[in-house]
Amino acid sequence: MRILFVEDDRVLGQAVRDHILAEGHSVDWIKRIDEARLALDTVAYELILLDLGLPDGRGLDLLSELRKAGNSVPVIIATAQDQIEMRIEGLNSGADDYLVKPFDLFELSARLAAVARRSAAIPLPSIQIGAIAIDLGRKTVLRGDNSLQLTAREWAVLEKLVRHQGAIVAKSDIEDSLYEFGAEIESNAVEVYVSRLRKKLGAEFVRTVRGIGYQIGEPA
Amino acid sequence: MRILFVEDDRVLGQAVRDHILAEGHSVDWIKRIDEARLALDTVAYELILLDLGLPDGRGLDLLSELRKAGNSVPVIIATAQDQIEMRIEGLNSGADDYLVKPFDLFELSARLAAVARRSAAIPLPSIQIGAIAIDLGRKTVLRGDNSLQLTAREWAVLEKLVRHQGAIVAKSDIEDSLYEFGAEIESNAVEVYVSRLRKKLGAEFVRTVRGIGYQIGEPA
DNA sequence: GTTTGTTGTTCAGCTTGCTGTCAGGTTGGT
DNA sequence: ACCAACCTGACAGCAAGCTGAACAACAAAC
Repeated sequence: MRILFVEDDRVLGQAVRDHILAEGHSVDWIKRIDEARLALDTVAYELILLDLGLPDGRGLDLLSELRKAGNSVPVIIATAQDQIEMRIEGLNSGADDYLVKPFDLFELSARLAAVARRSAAIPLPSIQIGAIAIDLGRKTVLRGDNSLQLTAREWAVLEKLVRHQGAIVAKSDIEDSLYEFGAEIESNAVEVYVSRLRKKLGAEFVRTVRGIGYQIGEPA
Repeated sequence: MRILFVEDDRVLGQAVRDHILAEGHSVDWIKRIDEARLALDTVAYELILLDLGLPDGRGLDLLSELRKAGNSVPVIIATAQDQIEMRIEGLNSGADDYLVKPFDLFELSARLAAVARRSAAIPLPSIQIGAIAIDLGRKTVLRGDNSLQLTAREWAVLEKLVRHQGAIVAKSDIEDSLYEFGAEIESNAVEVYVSRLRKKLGAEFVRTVRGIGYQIGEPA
């Protein structure tokens, strides 16, 4: 698991970093909020461990920004014993979990494992189905070795399907992600985009489930 | 949210129950493990709040059983201040979260909200009956390892039965969920779909209750 | 302003396979 | 044994979905 660890205390930070490394995860230890922002723009982390008592800005702001931007990466926050309100505020801001300092390192391990277990069900940013490789983060699609050029709408449909990989997605759900709320549309637009996707990705890539919707990446 | 609350202390239990009720959730407050087991067999809870210091059996065993049975309902465990190992063991047994007693009621609220948010994003109404695994959210059915492909009507019938798992569902009720209100139908359509389901899921999957209706997932 | 190219939307005719119905057989209760 | 309830294979019809093509909307280049 690739983890972003934001903590200004050098002693505690060192200990936690070593422990997480020993667990077999990869850690980027960042000491300031603005650097964390930079790292988040660059790397797709699978988990963020965030100290709320940072010197150069409230860690909660970073969390809020993330969530507002639609980033759903799991976040565990760390607070001091007496900062109950901050903890509650953190959970309300979209944190997945918290630790009370000083915390036991094995408790940290258990928490990491719990989050990992939870997010194992969440689709990865990069997915391979047959000869097609899709990178949700970079918005690229490869068919074998050559990259495919998708239009905005085609990508929107594909992304919706990939995000629910294996599930049968109702046509109306796809429609909702194409058009902003309320923009009812009376046409077979979804069918047309599916048709175009099939032309580019291969006919067998998308399966039609009559009367319900579409499905991709199901185990044969 | 429908919550199962397992706690033997009457004073604490009363306070927590009232608080959760005030938040607009529905609570079943159970004081013993075996009663909790019974409740879990009967009702599909959306969250379980589990005290680990119960008199008649270790709460952790109940949690382990649940997870072993493939039940992924979110579980929050409550432990006393000094029971760190139990907390860790709980998380490793599949708990989603924990509270340290004595806990702030508003912290509990925040936790409930966090779990609700999480499970809203990842709807996992998945049910296992014999060799058949049904995922209501994804509209997929597995028989052992291979996925089954159901048609829209077949799925509608199955979903109706699963939603009332264990109960006997009247034929007319199934008919109602197949056809929009008023669309009177003069045929044995439901029987036909049950027959088709049995062919795909296995004959013993749906039990006929003569003169009344159908039933699935009943104890052998 | 015009041209050129790209993307989004609608439509119509075609294809596909689900659906409802029926008939004849089977089962279970009394 | 009787009757009603239920099961299931077969099949025609039709609604759902597919796709080529035309057109509209928009942007970029000249």
